[in-house]
Amino acid sequence: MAYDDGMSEPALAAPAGGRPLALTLRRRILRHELPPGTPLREQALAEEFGMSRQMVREALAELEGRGLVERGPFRGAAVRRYTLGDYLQMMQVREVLEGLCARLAARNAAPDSWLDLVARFGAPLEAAIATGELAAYLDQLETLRRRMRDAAASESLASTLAGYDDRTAMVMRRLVLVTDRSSQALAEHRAVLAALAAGDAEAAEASKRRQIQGATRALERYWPLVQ
Amino acid sequence: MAYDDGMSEPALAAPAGGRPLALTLRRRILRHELPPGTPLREQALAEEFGMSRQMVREALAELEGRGLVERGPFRGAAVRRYTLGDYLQMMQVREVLEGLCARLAARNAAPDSWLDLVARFGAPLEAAIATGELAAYLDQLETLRRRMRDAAASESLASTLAGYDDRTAMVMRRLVLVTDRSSQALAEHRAVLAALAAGDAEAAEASKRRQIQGATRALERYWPLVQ
DNA sequence: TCATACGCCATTGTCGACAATGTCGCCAAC
DNA sequence: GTTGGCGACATTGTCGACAATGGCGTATGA
Repeated sequence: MAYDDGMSEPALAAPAGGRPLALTLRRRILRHELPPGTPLREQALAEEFGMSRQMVREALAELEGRGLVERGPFRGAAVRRYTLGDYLQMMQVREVLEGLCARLAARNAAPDSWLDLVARFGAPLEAAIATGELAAYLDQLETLRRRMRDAAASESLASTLAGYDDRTAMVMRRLVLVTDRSSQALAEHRAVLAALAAGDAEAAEASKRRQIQGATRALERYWPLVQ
Repeated sequence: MAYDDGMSEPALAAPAGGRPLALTLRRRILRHELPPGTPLREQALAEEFGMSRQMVREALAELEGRGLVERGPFRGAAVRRYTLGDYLQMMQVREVLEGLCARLAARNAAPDSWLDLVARFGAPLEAAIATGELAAYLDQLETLRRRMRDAAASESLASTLAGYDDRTAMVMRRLVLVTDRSSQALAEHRAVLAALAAGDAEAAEASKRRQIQGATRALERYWPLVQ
């Protein structure tokens, strides 16, 4: 098979890190094609992707560092499984980090620069959600995230948030696909955008934190579905 | 030489991560024995520590992931050098994270459980600083950090904060050793402990953020000295 | 029938050697 | 004297083979 790839598809976040195999595995994990607990055998991956076991090993080490894979000595690697408690802790951290990101974005970027996103998150996305075009919704969400992090202009913050994205993206994505929370979430994102377009940093932070809190409550409620 | 080690010395933070060589290099970097920019040759390290180049490579990859080392293709590894702007961004993130940590610690731990630290951060440490026993001060600071993170009981938060510790520890340590800010910092830490001992989560978060802000200002002021 | 000890096999950990690449010094030409 | 090309060397990247370990099926006995 060797590489298959399909890297150009939308709605799956920033690459950021190194080895090609790590990126491919990361995408499959986030899409739930490799559910938590799935064993990742070095030899099998090496043959599938036509590379040496050593390279596979490095990719697995990278994914372990990102928290996507767990490895035990002589026990091999597997897609890491988090408990609900783990996710709640992560969301607690994400809340303050995304809040900081929103505050910095509001301070750094001109209020007018958000108007295009305000428009897109208005009627168009509402219609998309109503007709079940969730891919478009996820795509725009990704754009919003990227724009906010670029505007925040903090390499350090962006990198830390990227780590939390990696660990939470799979359940967040399933939360959108499996449950019916999109319209509620859309309203929360609109509030953030309104604050950004108004140039109100404090309101942007507060509304962003409320959005994360909403996502956290949804995760808690629908845990059996997304798990 | 092979390993030298001296691991048992105080005042140098939690190990947390894997390979022994990575821990040793990390310690030397944090102590400024390997200043930023120092090249790290694989063969030389392999011979010095009596291990294979492959193991050295993995250790360097780990340190790269932790942000302590920078590596370019065919250009080798070197101790990573951050700009003042980088550090200011990191401190901005640390501020919200440490604030969250203090708030959680105040909520989870019994107010009385901080009394021993309140006592130690009183007259004893004041005397230690006055007589220049900075090692004792750094040691107690490390204890305080560990206690707060244990009390916060968030694996995720602790792990993220550990990453920021790694990247900022060297300059923070030099800030204590090279400048004369210890007594000011001690006062800030006392305020945090007072809030914790009073069981006031909001005050703990606020005073912890003020402490980080103080450290940030000091870093900015004395940057030429610690760099 | 079930518990337990044992041995095989799949899988991971480690090493040494070879290939690829960047760097630095030297030499020649302008 | 300076600059450009070029070649040797040091350093890193990659691979295949061997060693070490854990899991699992099997056989045996109570």
